[in-house]
Parts: sequence; structure tokens; C-alpha cells
Amino acid sequence: MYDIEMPLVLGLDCMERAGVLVDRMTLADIHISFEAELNRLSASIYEKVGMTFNILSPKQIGQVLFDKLQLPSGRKNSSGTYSTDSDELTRLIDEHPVVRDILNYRQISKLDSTFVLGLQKVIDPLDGRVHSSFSQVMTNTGRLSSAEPNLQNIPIRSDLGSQIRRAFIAPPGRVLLDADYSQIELRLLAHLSQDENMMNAFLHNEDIHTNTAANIFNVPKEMVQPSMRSAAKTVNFSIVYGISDFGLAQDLGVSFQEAHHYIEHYYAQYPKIRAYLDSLKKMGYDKGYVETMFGRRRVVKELTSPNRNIRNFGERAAMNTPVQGTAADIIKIAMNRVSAGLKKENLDAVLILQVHDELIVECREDQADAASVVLKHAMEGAALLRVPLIAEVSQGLSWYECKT
DNA sequence: TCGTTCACG
DNA sequence: ACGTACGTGAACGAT
Repeated sequence: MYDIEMPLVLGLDCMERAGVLVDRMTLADIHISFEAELNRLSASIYEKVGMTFNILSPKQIGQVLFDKLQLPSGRKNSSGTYSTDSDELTRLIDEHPVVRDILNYRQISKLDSTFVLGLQKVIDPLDGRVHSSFSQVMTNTGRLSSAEPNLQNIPIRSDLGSQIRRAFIAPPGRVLLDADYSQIELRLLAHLSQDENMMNAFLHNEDIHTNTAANIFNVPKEMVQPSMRSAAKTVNFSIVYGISDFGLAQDLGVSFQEAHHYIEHYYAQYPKIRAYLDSLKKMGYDKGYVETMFGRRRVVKELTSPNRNIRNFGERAAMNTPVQGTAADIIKIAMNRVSAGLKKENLDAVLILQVHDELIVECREDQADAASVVLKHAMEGAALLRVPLIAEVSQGLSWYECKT
């Protein structure tokens, strides 16, 4: 409370007032190309189906695909209507050519309405910048949340979506610095569990996902194929989320038994991780709460529910919160250290964004290298772990450039 | 206002 | 037998 959150109030205030400069022209150009593509896609969809309808209505999509076209229906959602989410539509992609068009339409429409048009609406006419609100009290784990606009979910995973980051820029004479913690949650899992095998992977600077792949597939590291590494990455995430073989099977697209097999192999190779996660569940049941390295507590009331699904949710939350929450504590400490460090060095540089494991600073071009050093050291020195804590810094004239 | 969908870490 | 990854916010349709 006193050491982390209260000092952070001042830093967040600076961050919100500073805002991020947004290039209206870039957004306008993207909007024009998205709109053209949406027009092509809707024409193609209506032609293939033989009628017009609202492509953004899940209800109407369901009627068109499952009643009119008689495609094999799958999951229903809680209101009893056909599910038409991305998983369901992907399943149907070879059944009818309209399905791919619908998926593309959905994606582009989302990007345009939420990010391109949504961002344009909140640009401050006085300074051409967007000023998000960061909340310290919204999340269950200690993370920040961002709203109006949410700058913590700007697209990056798809090529089309990541173009939107070209609109987040530095003003003339200034640059953006972007620093990411490398694998912070898995490093914390290694630290908190004290599992020798996982700690050694980080101490020797090995690729953790390749390492995990070699373990769960029982092959030498040199024999790990990209598909194996990708599956191992998913397994690593699933462990941090509070494992369930069902969830893992669904995400990997493998059988329940196969997913179960991976998890057993995982725990055989990293035995103290199982012990650590079990201890977190026990703490949740015994004390009613779990806590982060810095003493932030989450009461897990779901663990007292007679409903097993709710209780299972509580167990996963008990396993995930100390990891996700400690990462949140550490980046908050880092933000306080960055604010102090930039001020002490008299740099014309300000924090403008935090995205959970990433900090973005805007600074004068001629001070970029000096500010980068401050940023890197403030982040890496925010906590002392049993494994190295690494932050990678890049610079660019736009958020997109920082990521390429 | 609620449910669905989908963007991020 | 049952329903499941953890944490968020915004747009949209339906009511």
C-alpha cells in the first residue's frame, strides 16, 4: 500500500496527463482500406448465401449457416442459440466458402469499429493525444486496467491489426522507447517454486519453451521441431493459468488423454512446480486467501462453494494469482523506479503507457540512449529473484516500429 | 442492460 | 455426469 501503490498514484497521474500522440492521417488511411474490404466481403457473402442479412448479428449468422445452409451445428451458448464464435466458424471453414468471408468480415469490422473509429473518437482536440484512465482497483490480481480508451489491448497478433500501431507515434524531435520483460511469469514460477530444472533453464539463458518441449516429448533439445515448441509454449501458459487437461486439450486440439500425458511429463520434469501449485491450493483452502511476493492478498471465496465448477475456478485463481500478481507488483515497482530515475538524470522523458509486462516512454531523440539505460536498469532491478530478470528495450518513431 | 464476440497480456 | 484454462475492456445486437 505505502511502498508500491501510493507512490504509483503520482506516476499514473503523469502518465494519464501525458497521453500518447495519435496520427489521425494514419487512422484515416486504415479506415478507408478496411471499409473497402468490408464492402467487398459483404457483397461476396450476400451473393454466396443468396440473401442479405446483418453479418454482425450472431443470431442471424446462426440462422443462415445452420438453418438455411444446413451446416453441421456445434456448441450452443447459454441462451440456447447456436454459437458462432471464431472456434465454431473455423471448424466449418471447409464446409462452405462463405464461412471464411464471415470470419474475415468479423475480424476487420472489429478492428475498424473498436480500434480505428474508437480511437479517433477519443483523440483530445487540444493536443492530438489520447489520455487513457488507468485504474488501480479494478482487477482481482493487482494488475492495472485501462479504459476510455483501453490502450492495453491494441492489436498486434495479426498483420492487419498490428498496422493500427503505426498510428501511435512520437512528436517531431522525440522517440518512443518500448521495454518488455522477458518471460516474467515463467521466471517468477521458477523463482517462487524453486524448481531446479526450471531455474537452471533461465540461469543458463536457454529457450524455456524448447526446454519444456524436450522434456514433455522426451527428445534431445536439438530434435525439438517448431510444432513441438509451440505446443510446449501452450503447456507453459496453461500451467501458469492453473492447469486443466480439458482446457489444454481444447487449446492444443489434441485428445484429453494426450493433454493429460503432457501435463504428467511436465510435472515429472519440474517436480517442485507441482508441489508449489499444490501448496497454493492448500493455502487458499486453509487461510481463505493467497498472496504475492510483496504481500498483496486475494481472498478466494469461490473455494468455499458447494458447486464444484466454482470451486475449481477458485483453485485455478489460487494458482494463477501469486504469479500474475507478483508480476504486477514488480512492474509497478519498476514504474516508480523509472519515474524517479528519469527525474534524477534530468531527462526530458516520460512514461506514457504500461501494458502488464511492457513500459513505454516518450523522450527527446538525443536522450534516447540515456533514457533506455535508465529504463532497463529500473525494470531489471525492481526485484531480486533466484533467476535473472530481463527487460528488452527497443526504440522507434511509432509503437509499430518498436515491435519490428 | 445483458449476452456474445474478440482485441490484448 | 458435469463443465473448465488466468486477467481485462469495448462494440454490437437483442431485449
